[in-house]
Order: sequence, then structure tokens, then C-alpha cells
Amino acid sequence: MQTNTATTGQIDQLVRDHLRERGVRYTRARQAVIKAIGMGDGPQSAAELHNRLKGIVPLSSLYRSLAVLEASGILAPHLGTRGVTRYELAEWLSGHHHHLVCIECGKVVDVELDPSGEDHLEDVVSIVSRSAGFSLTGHTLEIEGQCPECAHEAVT
Amino acid sequence: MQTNTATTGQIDQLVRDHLRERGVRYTRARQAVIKAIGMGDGPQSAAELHNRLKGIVPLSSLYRSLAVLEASGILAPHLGTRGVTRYELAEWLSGHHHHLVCIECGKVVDVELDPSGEDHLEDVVSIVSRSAGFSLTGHTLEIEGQCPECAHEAVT
DNA sequence: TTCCTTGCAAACGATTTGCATTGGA
DNA sequence: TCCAATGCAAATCGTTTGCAAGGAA
Repeated sequence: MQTNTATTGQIDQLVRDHLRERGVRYTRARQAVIKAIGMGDGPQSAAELHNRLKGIVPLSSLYRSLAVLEASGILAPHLGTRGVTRYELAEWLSGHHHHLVCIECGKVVDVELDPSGEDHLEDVVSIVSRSAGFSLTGHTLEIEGQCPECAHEAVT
Repeated sequence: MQTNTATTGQIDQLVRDHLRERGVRYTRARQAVIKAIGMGDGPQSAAELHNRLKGIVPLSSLYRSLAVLEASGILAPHLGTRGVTRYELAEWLSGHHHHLVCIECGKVVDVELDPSGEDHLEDVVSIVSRSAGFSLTGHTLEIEGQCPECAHEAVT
């Protein structure tokens, strides 16, 4: 994915080290999940990953792997579609980014803002959260629209 | 809610007119839902609304009311919590705003940006969506943090 | 009458969990 | 060895739907 600053191999190593430090095993199933996650250009659901892993990892194990990797800070959940949780690499692995969500098909694409836009955004976020008494942990800009494919279908 | 520019009564009238124009009935159940929605300071789930309406509207009817009101453009869904859809008034009724989401308890609070912050944001959003070929329909800034209550509990 | 809405119960889809088995440090 | 991870099936949870009864136009 374009927002990724590291290669698949580097990610794999970073994940391996991170998990080892925490005493969490990097099993075959978990490795497969990380690899599959790296193949998309945005967050992916358990069903999508399961499909991508063509029956290698059963759904229940896949869910357990996702839970462990999320709890370990490797994966981050995205809730853009009704009833479905999609996962992507945590920002320390993929870089800070935002989301373009297609209101038709639910597809999610990662995007980065240019530095000045991001700076502005962070200022705003910091001010707003402080005034509401929230201790800030993160932010995402969710941009909704129609993806090129869905816009084209609408014409057809 | 603080971002609301109209009173409950005015909202009710706007909703009534809007639905009538579209030939959709404003039934007792739907009125109850609108009133309940107006009682929170952020999006609310079917379960929360059902609880607020203490057994007046059965869950299945509540879900149907929510679906009709969403399809009619009165309510907008928010997907900030895993597996749960929360509803709030559409922005033409509540005013454009963003969300502060508590990562502990899932509570969602509406916030408005100051005009210059919002202007900046809209510029950024427009540029980004255009460059990805998306036709823009909306945006929300989701700010994640710990709400004052949860932060306090953590100390206790 | 005629169509829309309601209420209850059954059905669904995504996700989770119990339990016996397998695998890795 | 021994606890963690796996795989299957059954269970959960939020949400949706079929169908018969009630209500408004």
C-alpha cells in the first residue's frame, strides 16, 4: 500500500520482534494473517482475509489471531461498514493515515494528508479534545464518497 | 445537544414536514424515536433508545423505525463501536459536526469545529477525494480518546 | 377497502466460546 | 513437560424478516 513505509519483509520482522518482546508467539496462522493484511490497500474484514487465505486458516482461528494481534498493538480495527470490523496494520507499522470510504460498496482506501494539512488537523484535534475533557489518543478523518468503480456502475 | 441549532419542537416539525413531502407517515413509534434521539448528546444505539423508551416500542419496530428514518434522510448512522450502529439526526437537522469517541466505554460526543478549522478541513478533504477519484459526499473527523469518566475510573 | 405499520417469533450473519486435540518453547 | 494455539461445533449478539393482526387514508 502506498502509505506503507516498510516492505512486507520488514513488517514481518518488526512484528516478530514486537511479539517476542511481549512473549506472544508468532505462529503460522498469525504470520499468514499479517501477510494477507499486507496484500490489501486498506482495512480488510475477517471474511475477506479468510477468502484470501483460501481455507488455510479456519474462521474461528482467524478471529482469534486478529484478536491477539490487535491486543498486542500490531493491528488496528476499522469500523466503517455496518456490522463488520476490518483490520489494518497499526499506525506505527503503516504510518499515520486517513480513510476514504465508499458509501456504495464499503471499500476503504488509505490516504495520507500533506504535512501542512496534517499539522492543521492535529492542532484542531488537540484543542477540541482538551475542551471536552478527553485525553487524546488518536484521530482519523473519514471521507465518504463514491469510489470510481461505483460511480461508473451508476452510469452504466 | 450543543450542536443543535433547533429546539426539539422545531425538529419535530421539520421532520413532520419532511416526511409528509415524501409521503412517509410520522407514526407514534417514529415520533418516539425522534424524541429519544433528541435526548442524548451524541449518537445512540437501538438498545440505548429501546431502554430510553422503556418498553413503549418493541425492538423490532424500533429497528424498522430507524431504517425508515434513515432512508428518509432524517437520521444518520454512526459506526464507531464494534458491531453496533448508533443513530443521530442528519446534519441538515443537527448541524455539521464531528465526533469524540471514548475508546473505553464507546460513548460518542458531538463537537463542532471553529469556522476556520472547518474550512481548512473541507479544503483538505476535497483535494484528497478528488485525487483518489472519489466523488465526495461527506466527511467526519473521529477523535479517539478517554472520556473524563473513564479517565477517572482508571485512577480510582 | 387497500396499503402501511406493528408485534411476536423465527431467521440471519458476524463474531465468540467450550472443549478436546495439537504444537511449540 | 506444559501451557498456549488450533479446529470444530455450538452458542451469542445485534439486527432483519415472515406473517398475521391492527390502523390510517
